[in-house]
Amino acid sequence: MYGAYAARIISSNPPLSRRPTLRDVAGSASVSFKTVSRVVNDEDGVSPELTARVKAAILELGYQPDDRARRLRTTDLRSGVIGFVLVDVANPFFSSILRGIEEVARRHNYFVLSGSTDGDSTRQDQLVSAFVARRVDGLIVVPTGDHIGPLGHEIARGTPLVFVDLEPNEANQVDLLRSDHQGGARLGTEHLLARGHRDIAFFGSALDIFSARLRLAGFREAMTAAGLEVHPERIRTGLHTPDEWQRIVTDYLQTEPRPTALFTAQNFITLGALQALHALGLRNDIAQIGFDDVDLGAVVTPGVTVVPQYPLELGRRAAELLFRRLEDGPRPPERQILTAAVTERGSGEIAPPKH
Amino acid sequence: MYGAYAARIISSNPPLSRRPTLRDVAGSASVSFKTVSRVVNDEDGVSPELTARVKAAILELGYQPDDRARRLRTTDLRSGVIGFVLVDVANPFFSSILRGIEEVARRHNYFVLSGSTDGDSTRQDQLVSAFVARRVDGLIVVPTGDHIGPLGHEIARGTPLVFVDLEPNEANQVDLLRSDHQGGARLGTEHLLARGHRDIAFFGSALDIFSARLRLAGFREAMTAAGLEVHPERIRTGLHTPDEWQRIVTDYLQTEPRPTALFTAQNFITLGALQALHALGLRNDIAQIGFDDVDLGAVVTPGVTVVPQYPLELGRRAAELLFRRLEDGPRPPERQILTAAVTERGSGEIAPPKH
DNA sequence: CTTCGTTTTGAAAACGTTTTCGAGCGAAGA
DNA sequence: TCTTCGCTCGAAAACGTTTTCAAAACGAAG
Repeated sequence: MYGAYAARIISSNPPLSRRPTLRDVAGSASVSFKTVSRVVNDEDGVSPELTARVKAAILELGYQPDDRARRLRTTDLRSGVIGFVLVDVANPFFSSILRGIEEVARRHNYFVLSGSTDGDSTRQDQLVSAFVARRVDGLIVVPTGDHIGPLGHEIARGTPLVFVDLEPNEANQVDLLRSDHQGGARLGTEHLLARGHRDIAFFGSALDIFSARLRLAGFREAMTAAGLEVHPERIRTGLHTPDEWQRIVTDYLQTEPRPTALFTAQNFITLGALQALHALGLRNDIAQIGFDDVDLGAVVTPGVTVVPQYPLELGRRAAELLFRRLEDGPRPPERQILTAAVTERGSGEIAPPKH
Repeated sequence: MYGAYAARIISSNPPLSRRPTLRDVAGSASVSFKTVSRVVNDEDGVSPELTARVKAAILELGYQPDDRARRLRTTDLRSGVIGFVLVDVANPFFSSILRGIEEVARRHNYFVLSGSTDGDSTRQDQLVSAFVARRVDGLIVVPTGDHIGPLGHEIARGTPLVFVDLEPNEANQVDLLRSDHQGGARLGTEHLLARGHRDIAFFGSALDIFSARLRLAGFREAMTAAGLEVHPERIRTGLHTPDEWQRIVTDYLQTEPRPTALFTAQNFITLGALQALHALGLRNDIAQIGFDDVDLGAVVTPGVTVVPQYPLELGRRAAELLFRRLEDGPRPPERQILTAAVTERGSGEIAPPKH
């Protein structure tokens, strides 16, 4: 794949010695370790002379306090870390959420531990458990399904927790922030129906994922309201990369009769389908509406009609909810559902062929 | 921005009590806390009867061990966390690296603490210090410049460390993994020169960032080799969002004489410039080559010619370097530089206008 | 030269775990 | 019956820090 080369340089292998502790510094400065602690924490009651000696020793040894021990002793001190459990950080939708969370966390002097589940609830449980074991002060979770697992304990305990993008059935006691998946999908589908489409294919994420189910429900809702039946072959779901989706959609469009429009219910799917249509030369013939915006959606021709979400804002708001709960203590849970709308750009306004 | 609504539900505010400890469980099961520790760690030497009692108490109280205390005692046990300091996680290039790192970390039962610097070396120092204070077992860093800061101590101490995307001057003792920024930029520029372009504008990231400097150097190298002078007005650099770049490029192209080709040296810049050219109706008139690939680069017309990087692979390799060092101990530092090549798609093959 | 109050310094306990060691006890061997 | 062994269990120390409290040092006042 690459023409790579590696150059090796001989080096003086560093010792990787034990990190210096308070006591080491104390020994080096010939004072008690408590005095060092005072200097480190800028407490007063240390003579200038000793202070100088200790500071020199700290610099000399490159001492850095062990935060874990610190926070272990002072129980009221929080860990300064929040956990973010998401589906896939390589998906710009989620990484933008992460970025939004990071921004808010930074203002509160917090850091973010994150991990991708790929929609696997076992993996979600592992991540949650590991984060809790490391005593994160709060969790933001994009749950994969109705499954709660070890989160149950945290909910019961009152650990600050925010669900993003989805709400497990059992957990309506928890802060929630998500887009109106069902309404958005319904609007998108109605948009196509209004242009005269009757045969629409739906490509969505794995139905383990709550939002995927809601979007499919929105699609069905609109179809049923229009008096149309949804043929099972017109629905394809699964968690794939854009390249995989391109292959899937390409194969799908080989068999007649082809649908006259596509609803691609997630950004990776939209990308894959777009590439498939482009390669097949069908972009002007088959209508397409996507859920989530995609880069360059306005630059391709025709432009990609979408139901956008605003992930950066989603992340910021989620983090704000979390920190409010972290700081103000228990409050009634809050549910924020962001309305969705169609952004017209061309691909969603293509009419079906006349027979 | 949104039509949002919030519904509030009255709930029984949970107590947020102190987390149960080994001793709490021991009390509840009427055994010594050491016995509980044995059960938790699956050590043998506990009668089935006591084991059952303890397990019941654990479940009852929802006990989860405090990993910090655990790892504090067993000094040889690592924290199980690595830190990743990057420029901007909202940029798919970096979030894909993160994903690659995550994959490898997961295989080693590790988790990733990450943070964005936005190219600010002060922020980089804060992140590094905070991560070290939390005793991450290793660091992967996309350094912002030649500045080392607190990383110096870690290098001296022999903390496992990998630089990605860039190499600070002082730190050639450290594992390094990056693309050939200068060579890639040179190739891209030569590609344009070979099509007859003589007046090429270069848009790049902030020159604080090492890779941005290298790419500019590659551009200059190619221009100089072709006997061309680079006018200062033909160079614009800075760290911006795609939208900001769109405005910048739009403004830039208003003033005559316009360049006949653009080299956009980063993915966000490529996106912004692409949108600007599209809006101005100039996509078929002005050539463009970008560094980094962009989604849909093959779907727009003309396609976007780029010098791609492979961020997922970059992340995987960086993590593998890190874990090798973490497990095998000190070794001579390794430098891997991935060669870059031009992917032709159309926009880079547009010829300059004949006078 | 005491006595006192203030300032500086250090000793011991604590946080929640693991590690080390020893106590208790029944069974096996002499 | 006594010793020895193996097994189960618990007490104490340790990890690196902060908290609490007491001791030492010192100058001022008697």
